[in-house]
Amino acid sequence: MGERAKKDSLFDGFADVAKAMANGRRAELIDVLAQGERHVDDLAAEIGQSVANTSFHLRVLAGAGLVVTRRAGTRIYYRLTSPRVADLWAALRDVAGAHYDEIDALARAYLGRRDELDQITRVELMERLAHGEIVVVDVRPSVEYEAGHIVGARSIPSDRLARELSTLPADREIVAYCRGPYCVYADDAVRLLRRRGLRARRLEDGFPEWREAALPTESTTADITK
Amino acid sequence: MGERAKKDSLFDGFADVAKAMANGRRAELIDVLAQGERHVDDLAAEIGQSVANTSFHLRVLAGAGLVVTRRAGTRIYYRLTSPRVADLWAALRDVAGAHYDEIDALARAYLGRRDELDQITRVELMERLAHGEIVVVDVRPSVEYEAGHIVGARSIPSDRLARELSTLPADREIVAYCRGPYCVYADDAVRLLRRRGLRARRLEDGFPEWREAALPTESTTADITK
DNA sequence: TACCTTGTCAAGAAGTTGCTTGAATATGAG
DNA sequence: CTCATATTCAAGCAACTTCTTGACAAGGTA
Repeated sequence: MGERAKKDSLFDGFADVAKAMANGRRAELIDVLAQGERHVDDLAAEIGQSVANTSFHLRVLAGAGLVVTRRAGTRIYYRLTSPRVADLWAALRDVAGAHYDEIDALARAYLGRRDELDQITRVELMERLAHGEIVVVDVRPSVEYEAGHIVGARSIPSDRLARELSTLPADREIVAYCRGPYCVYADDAVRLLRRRGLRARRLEDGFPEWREAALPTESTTADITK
Repeated sequence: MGERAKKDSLFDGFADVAKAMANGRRAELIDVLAQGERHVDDLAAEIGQSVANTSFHLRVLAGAGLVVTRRAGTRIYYRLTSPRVADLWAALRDVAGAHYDEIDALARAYLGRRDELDQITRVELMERLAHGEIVVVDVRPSVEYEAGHIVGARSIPSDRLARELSTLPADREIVAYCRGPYCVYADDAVRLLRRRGLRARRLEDGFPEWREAALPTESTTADITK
């Protein structure tokens, strides 16, 4: 095998890892797994695919080294191999958002207009938290909250928010967060809260970016992903 | 179109960008373009493919927003859209090297054993440069040197090194660098220099990482990529 | 033991990707 | 204006990808 063939094989190897991310359903899986580990059944429901197909996609991700598994009884839990994988996913989203024109229109179609949606930076939230001026609400599914959340945050999954509105204080600002910059839950939450006359903002990005910035987190279950 | 379909479309959009990188030849193109802009003919020779096929792959990269073009006479020059694309490429290489087992074997087959190859960090090189203790040699093709190189580095492309060996000082340490951690030129240069009794080390990573770290660079031609 | 739950694997239909060849287009030189 | 050079585009075929269905395997439970 010549030098050219060896070089081609090496770069085919890098391309294999890109291939693992080169499918919308696998991209969704990575986005969910960046929140913490989940079992196959649960992931299948999350991405709206059959268990067989979800299992197939997870095997592809595992084949490229992006995810690893752990068995607990009859369940098999998948998680990202390391925080580097979340970094790679963030870099991909970043480039796509900045340079791939389609993303703008697709994001607007899925998330709606964001003009009226005030955002708060991680730094500002950190300062406000220290002064206890603010209520932080985690609107992701509760299993994700349990795997890890912003310290002091309260869990009110998106689908329960309307019912539990009355338990939120009207005199303090509320900050909602979810999975990341392209996650719809916090957007919907902020819009709902503002319609009901509460002061609400969305945290820029989501939990994975907060954790990546080494800001304080806590978890309910033992956190196997860190 | 329901929420699920909209979400799927958005993630298909992210996957499109991954797809653009999900081919070995396109990965090689990104690696070369991270050094600076190049025209199609030149890129075709660099990746060992026909001009038609190279042009096709470049159109795929452009379609995903990863590269942009500029015309100069009959030539069309391609370059990465922004440094973010180089960051994404670095993140992909990083994950592949850390978690995708195949890469180890493929890299060893292409680069040879690196055990005996002393590396120097960017920080250490920066310090040594300030004291003028060291000779830095850029062993990439000269067009890449011209597009941008480490300040004070001397250009001796890999294929001319054996002939120009005698012009290097025997009393000072020599540091060779090239395109990045998986580039073979600097490895070969360090091995050759050491066999000839010179003190030589390889810079960790390569020029794109030096530039990304905002360390001092200079260029011969006007640098359109920055 | 038999049976249930959870997840994986194999085969196959429909669509997509990669490379080659040859024609088409755009710019510059004479 | 004509010709040469550089690049792109279109057609076509082989190889791969995605998702479905149904069979299989591994672990837990009665």
